[in-house]
Amino acid sequence: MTRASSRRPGPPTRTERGIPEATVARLPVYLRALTALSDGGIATASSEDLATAAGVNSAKLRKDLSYLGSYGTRGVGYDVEYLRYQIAREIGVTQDWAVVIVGIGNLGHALANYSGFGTRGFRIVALLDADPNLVGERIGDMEVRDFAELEAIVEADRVSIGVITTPAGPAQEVCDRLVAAGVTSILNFAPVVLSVPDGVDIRKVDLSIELQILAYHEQRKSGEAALPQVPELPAMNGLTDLPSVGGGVGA
Amino acid sequence: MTRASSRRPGPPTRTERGIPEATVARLPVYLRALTALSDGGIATASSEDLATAAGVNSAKLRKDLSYLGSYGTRGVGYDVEYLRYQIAREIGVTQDWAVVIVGIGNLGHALANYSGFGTRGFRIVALLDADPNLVGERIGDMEVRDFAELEAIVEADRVSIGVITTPAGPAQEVCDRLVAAGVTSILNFAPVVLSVPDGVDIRKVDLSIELQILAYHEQRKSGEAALPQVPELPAMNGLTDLPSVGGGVGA
DNA sequence: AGGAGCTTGTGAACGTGAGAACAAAATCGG
DNA sequence: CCGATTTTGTTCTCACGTTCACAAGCTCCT
Repeated sequence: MTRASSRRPGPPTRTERGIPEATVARLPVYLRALTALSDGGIATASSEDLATAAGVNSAKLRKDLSYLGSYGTRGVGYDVEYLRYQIAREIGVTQDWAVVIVGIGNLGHALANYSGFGTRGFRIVALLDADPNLVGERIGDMEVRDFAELEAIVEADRVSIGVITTPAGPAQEVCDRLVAAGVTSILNFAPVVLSVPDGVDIRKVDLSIELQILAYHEQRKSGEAALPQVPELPAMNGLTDLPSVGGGVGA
Repeated sequence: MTRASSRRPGPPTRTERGIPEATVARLPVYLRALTALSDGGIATASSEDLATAAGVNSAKLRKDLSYLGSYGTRGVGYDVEYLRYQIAREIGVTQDWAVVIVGIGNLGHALANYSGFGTRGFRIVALLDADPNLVGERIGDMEVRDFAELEAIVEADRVSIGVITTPAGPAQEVCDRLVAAGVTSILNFAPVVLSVPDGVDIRKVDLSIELQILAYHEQRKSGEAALPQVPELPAMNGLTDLPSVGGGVGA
């Protein structure tokens, strides 16, 4: 992450185009809320209205928006269409991004069928799988193509975003191929930690991790003070007689 | 969020069972890394090894683990099986959690087929949908049941976790029904902000938001200094003649 | 038995994010 | 034209999260 080239200890130097990551993650939420308001025929909204629609605190919302510029009007609020366009432009969804999906199993299928692909701004240009039995299958108006065609497709369609929906096993190899082909942003649904070179962004969506986080809190609710205090395994103190493996993972 | 009842300004009072949220979110990752090491026949691993496998900094990993207790051995490392059990217990996946999935469209289908449901610890007890055409369909070894049966199922199977895979429209209503039926943790895949009463935990997984975050960074990479500086909409300064709608969203 | 060599657990420094509070700007009514 | 009212943009403070750096503790070798 090489951002903000020259940063002297002076003032934070706003407008250095340094939008905090936490804010970036919320902009899409605001965008969706604005779209909903717009569809509902609302032309103007206050930060309070927007915050409610987006499920956040209004002070936070105002601060987030202030990173983009001064797009509101004091005493009035924000023009919904105008703000929507500004956020869309800032995120980059005013242009179209070409996307490939690799791994057409259950989840890949589901994503391929995902009509509209959420908000506009993204265009699925290819569904890829290495399994010959799948290649050629039609899904919606697309056809599953051979993973071997990846490089040609990425180059031809200027693909910069790849979605990995393979099982854990082949995910890293698929990732490497995507990166080598020129993809610089990856959305990973496979339950593994992928390693990518600098300059490539990666985000992970993991169902079972989300469930486990819920389970943790759920356990707190039901048990609370009635937790079995440290029910350690029978006799694990005898760590003494371990072959000094010294780790077999990292180098 | 009523956690940590009495917190005086003294020392942080560790072992008050207050594990930071950021740490909780990483525990499942460590759990998976440990399982992988265990399957690979590794019996002991250092924080460095684990950190590499989990894709984090080793200092962070050690601090995270320290919230659970002192489960390592200085000069040696961590016993993989032992640590795995301790984390599993802390998260709560040593017991089984009953889960219902509501909305059996593309995504619901995919999740229903998701073999093993990631790590063990979760058991899908019902697939629900309100569409009569879907009710009765078999998916794997389960059958889609009518959403109307929700309350009976939740009570009979002690369901505490609900997964919403409906379209945006009905999601809030489904959510309300789940909560009313007694579900206290919800994983939401629908692209809306759900509101729930206190005491109910909710997590959101949103494909298009993830893509938009990637797009933002992608735009920075390609354009960098060559961004079209504020191409404002034609003439949006004329905000003056707006009907003072005053917001039509929150109350 | 004692010292050398590792690795954990944690205190402290630093950076980022959240929220309260308020000054600045814009509208509206008289 | 002026004051009251509304709502933004921003400043300040506090809490949270990350990283460094090192003492404490364990093992192994001589």
